[in-house]
Amino acid sequence: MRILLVEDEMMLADAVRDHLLAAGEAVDHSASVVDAEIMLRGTNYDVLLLDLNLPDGKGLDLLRDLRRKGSATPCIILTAQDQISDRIEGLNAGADDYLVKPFDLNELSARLAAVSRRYSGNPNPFVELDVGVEVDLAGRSVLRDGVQVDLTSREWALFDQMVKRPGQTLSKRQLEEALYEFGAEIESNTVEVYVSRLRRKLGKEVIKTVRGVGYRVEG
Amino acid sequence: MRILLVEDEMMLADAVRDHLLAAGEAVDHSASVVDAEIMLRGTNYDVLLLDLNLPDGKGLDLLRDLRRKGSATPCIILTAQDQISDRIEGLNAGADDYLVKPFDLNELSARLAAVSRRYSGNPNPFVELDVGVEVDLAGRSVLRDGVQVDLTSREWALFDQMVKRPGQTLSKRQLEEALYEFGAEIESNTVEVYVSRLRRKLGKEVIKTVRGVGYRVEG
DNA sequence: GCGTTCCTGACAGCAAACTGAAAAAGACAG
DNA sequence: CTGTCTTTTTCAGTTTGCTGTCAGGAACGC
Repeated sequence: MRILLVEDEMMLADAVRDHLLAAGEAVDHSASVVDAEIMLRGTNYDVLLLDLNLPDGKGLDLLRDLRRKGSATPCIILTAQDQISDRIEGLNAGADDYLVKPFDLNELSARLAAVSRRYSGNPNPFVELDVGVEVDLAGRSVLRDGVQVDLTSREWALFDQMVKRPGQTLSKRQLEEALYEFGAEIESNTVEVYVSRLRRKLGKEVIKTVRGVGYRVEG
Repeated sequence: MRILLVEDEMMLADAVRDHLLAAGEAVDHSASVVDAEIMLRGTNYDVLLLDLNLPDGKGLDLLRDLRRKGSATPCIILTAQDQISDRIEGLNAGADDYLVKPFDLNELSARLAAVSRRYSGNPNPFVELDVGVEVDLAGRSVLRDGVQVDLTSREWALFDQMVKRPGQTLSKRQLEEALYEFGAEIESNTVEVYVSRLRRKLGKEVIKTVRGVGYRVEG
């Protein structure tokens, strides 16, 4: 398992790395956000271990950014005892779990195992729509007639929501919430535009319009 | 929406209940785990609001138990500021979201809406009429002989009303009110027209005419 | 039979949705 | 930083198809 550890306290970082290396994991280490960004660009990690309290920027922004770009890499955040709000925000920003410093190294292993299990052991990540479109929800990829189609992050955010509820009509309101942070209202026809683009990429029949309500993909 | 609130701090419980009742939700309250178990046996709730720190047992066990029995009822857990591990465990045990006490009542509403929307999907209340028609009230979808049928919003508004009261005859007056806001008089035969359209889409037998009174769908 | 109630095809008006294009914002390499 | 390329958002012109209305005919109760 490839693990990226983002942590600036060297003592802790070393301890963690040693422990994980001893357990047979591949660990890369970066001590800053910029550093981490570079490493993330170069490699596909299986898990991200992220300290939120870094010198050169919020680790949280790093995570949020990743998620916005569509990465689904599992992430465990590390925070100090007294920074509760960070922890909450972290989970909201897309973290999968967190550990409070100081933590037991065995607990770290356990959580790592849990997180990666959750991601690999998924029963049925492949959804097949009867219009020649296959979707890998976990892997974030779409095939049309067997050919891979690239979706931008917004396109995916929308499509993901709809595919997860096939046969059901989703209101524009609901779909907007998939696109933007909770309350954030948008005053134009963004959803329509993205539906239009998705249709161009995936075919007209994939997304049905339910006039006056929203959209739907068939079961 | 039927909500079960499991909370032993009376002041908080009352505040929550008042707020939700004011928002038009149906709230039941229980102050202990045993109590909650009894209520859960009797009623199908749409959302469970669960305090983890209860006098007579772990709220967590209640949740885990529910999940083990296959219930997918969305659950939001309520925890105190300093019980972080509970929160993680809660999410692992099958909770859908959490709120840290003290929380803003409006945030509670927002999360409730989000969670129930998210879940208005999977385990759906499917109504099955014995004429080859299935209706997913939450997902706004109708199947005729297994085939998805598109309804316009007016058509749905009407049908929705009738399906919710199977076997009951609804007057045209009542049905008009489903179509238009409150008193808004309409001077033509709109209801008849829509019944006609629904029959064409769903089959003649779905909606029965009760001459001089109104319409009815069979249970 | 008669009167009443209900059904249904047709249609014009209009709000909702679609879509191409362009501006704005962001990502990235040099 | 600069220029280039991609993605996101906005806007406006066009298209689509829902809606309410009406009218002629069918069904019903008596």
